[in-house]
Amino acid sequence: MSDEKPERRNSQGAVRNITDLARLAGVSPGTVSRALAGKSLVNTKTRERIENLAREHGFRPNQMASGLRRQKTGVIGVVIPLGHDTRQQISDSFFMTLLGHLADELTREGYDLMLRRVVPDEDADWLDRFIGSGMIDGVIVIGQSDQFERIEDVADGYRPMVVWGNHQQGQHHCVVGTDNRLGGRLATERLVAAGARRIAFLGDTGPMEFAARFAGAQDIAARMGLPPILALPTHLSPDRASEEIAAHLSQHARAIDGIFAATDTLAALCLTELRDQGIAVPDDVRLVGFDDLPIARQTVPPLTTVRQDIAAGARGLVDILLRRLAGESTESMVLPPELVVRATA
Amino acid sequence: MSDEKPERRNSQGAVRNITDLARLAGVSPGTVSRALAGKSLVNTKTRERIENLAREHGFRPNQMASGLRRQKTGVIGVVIPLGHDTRQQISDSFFMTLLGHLADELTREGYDLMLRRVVPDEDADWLDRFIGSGMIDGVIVIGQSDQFERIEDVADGYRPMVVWGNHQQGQHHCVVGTDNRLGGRLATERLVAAGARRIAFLGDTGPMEFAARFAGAQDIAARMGLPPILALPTHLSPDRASEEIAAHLSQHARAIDGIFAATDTLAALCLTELRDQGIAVPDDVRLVGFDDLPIARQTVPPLTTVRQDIAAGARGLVDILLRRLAGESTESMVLPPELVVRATA
DNA sequence: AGGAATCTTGCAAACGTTTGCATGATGCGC
DNA sequence: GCGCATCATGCAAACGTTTGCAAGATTCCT
Repeated sequence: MSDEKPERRNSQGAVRNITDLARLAGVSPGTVSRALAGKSLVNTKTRERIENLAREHGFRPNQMASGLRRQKTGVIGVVIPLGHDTRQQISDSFFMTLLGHLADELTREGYDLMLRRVVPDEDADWLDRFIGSGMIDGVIVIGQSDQFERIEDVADGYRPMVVWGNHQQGQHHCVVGTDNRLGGRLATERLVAAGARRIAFLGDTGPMEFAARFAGAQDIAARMGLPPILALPTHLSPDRASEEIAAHLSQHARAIDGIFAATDTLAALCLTELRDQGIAVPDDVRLVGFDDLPIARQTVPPLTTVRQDIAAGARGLVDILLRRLAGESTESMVLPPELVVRATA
Repeated sequence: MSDEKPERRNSQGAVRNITDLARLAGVSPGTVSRALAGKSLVNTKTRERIENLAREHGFRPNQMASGLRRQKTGVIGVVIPLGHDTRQQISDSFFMTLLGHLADELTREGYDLMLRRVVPDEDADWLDRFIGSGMIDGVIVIGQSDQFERIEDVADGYRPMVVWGNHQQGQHHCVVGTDNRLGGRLATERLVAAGARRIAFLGDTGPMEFAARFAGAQDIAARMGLPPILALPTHLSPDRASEEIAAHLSQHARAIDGIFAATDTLAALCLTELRDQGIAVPDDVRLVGFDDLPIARQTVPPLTTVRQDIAAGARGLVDILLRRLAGESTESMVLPPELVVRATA
């Protein structure tokens, strides 16, 4: 009888709230609240009695009520706007890894993470709605997608927001992200150093991050007096991308000798297509990716790429968000990309 | 003046709650609540007036308060216990893809998703704590890890819980997952059909799912009268796994002619190591993976593997959870694995 | 026109915490 | 043993919604 599981014990005499517990302990609800919150103003013996009772009955204060009263929830919202490419973005390795690190960092700081995917085209109100829900103390937006304007609109009126993405001169919202343009330059310089002269950019140039990478490539082409970079747009979902890449290659393969892929994922797909079409890498065509995902190490030949420091990014996002939550004003943070030379260029 | 952004307008005369809005509309808070909730008992004109006012001031009812009063939050908790292998599991492609689909399904059903990673070794109380927080209406546990007992303990006292994992005869908690043992059999049968006789299992056999895959392999070995399956344990994090695989291979490579990897990720790493050590696949050694992640299509040669239907799994998890939330009692759901033959076996 | 049925709205009590203020109890110095 | 500081606790009012109940307003039927 006495060694029953605590959860079972209170099947009828359940202790549902702080008041029940207070009655059991013979004190007032206020005291229980203070005891459980670890406030110093409560007598040590009383505190212990209450704590034991709470443990014994498996009682935990209701976070909703607490949140309501204290006007803070202990939850940070993480939202992934799925812009152009409705589908699939979330399973993109890069975002997922970032999400994992965010979860770690937030947990470490004592926050919970509320995840929301939104399709802005179907729900123009996505950001306000999330913020206004009263469920979250702050929000991290993963990827500006094509929602730069909307985010910018909100930024002035709502401080605890940080965005992963590309930094642009004079923008109002606080952003953490890699210097994509510099990354694009590094990638392209490498292609050139490896002997490429007629270079293509593989990927959609719509999203800001990609646009910046593309611009970086153009910088180098211009500086070196090379022919202009050829843009080969693709979608991000693997199945469609594969076809599109195949089409691009059969049309342009003989006209180019270097490819800068917007993403390692695309680069890996491209590598497969190149092999299928009998094009030698890096001899016929040089290839550089972006992100340095785990897959970059495992392609054959291993992929030369531009590394983004995802862990540092996550740390930066959380760190800045907490500082803003504390009322500080903060600068955007741009992380340096790093060229990782392997075997494709 | 009149076309200012709604969010700006109320810098001083802000409407923070339903009562403010009620005052503006000249009605009682109750009516506003009903109007915004879309209840039928409010006059159409009044409702429109209130809705316009709300839109105009960018007002949204506080979800915390609503949740507190209605005793439901509209949030489903998703928890990933990091068992044996503290690190990295979350960036595992499989879990992440599952998470993405879960986010989709839950959104479609009008629920939000609260994500929590826990390390059970450091926090024995992880599940009760999440459930007792009062922040979530139900919980989905992704992966039993080594926490089978703890989950089982909770299952009887807390109905709205569904677990992704392996089904075991007579267990109390409701689970959705692939028939791992059958999957193991399919994989091993294929290895045998491709000419393997001395087969190894690559991966930790601790976690239940993996143990079941291993058991499936043993089933076939026994049935066919082959030598017993050799277990080659590894960790899951790519860096450590690589070393361990290399070590295993240099020790055992000549004694085996078939490898069943617990995961495509491991299989891909293994493929790289095999190549490095000059072992031909599938001629010297046949290899089969598990999951059918995108990477399986991109290895060289493409990976033969056992497919898990992740989307169906996510749908099943959410569907069952909602049914339990509605008070139905539900059966576990085991999904059939499917052998996908490519080029490594 | 009178009465019943139907709509619409307001009132006020919850939901479970937290916390400023006040009060009672205890200990201290003299 | 008295006054004063310190400590520990209780009281009750918030936080912002929802909702059963009741009452007022309108419509409809005969």
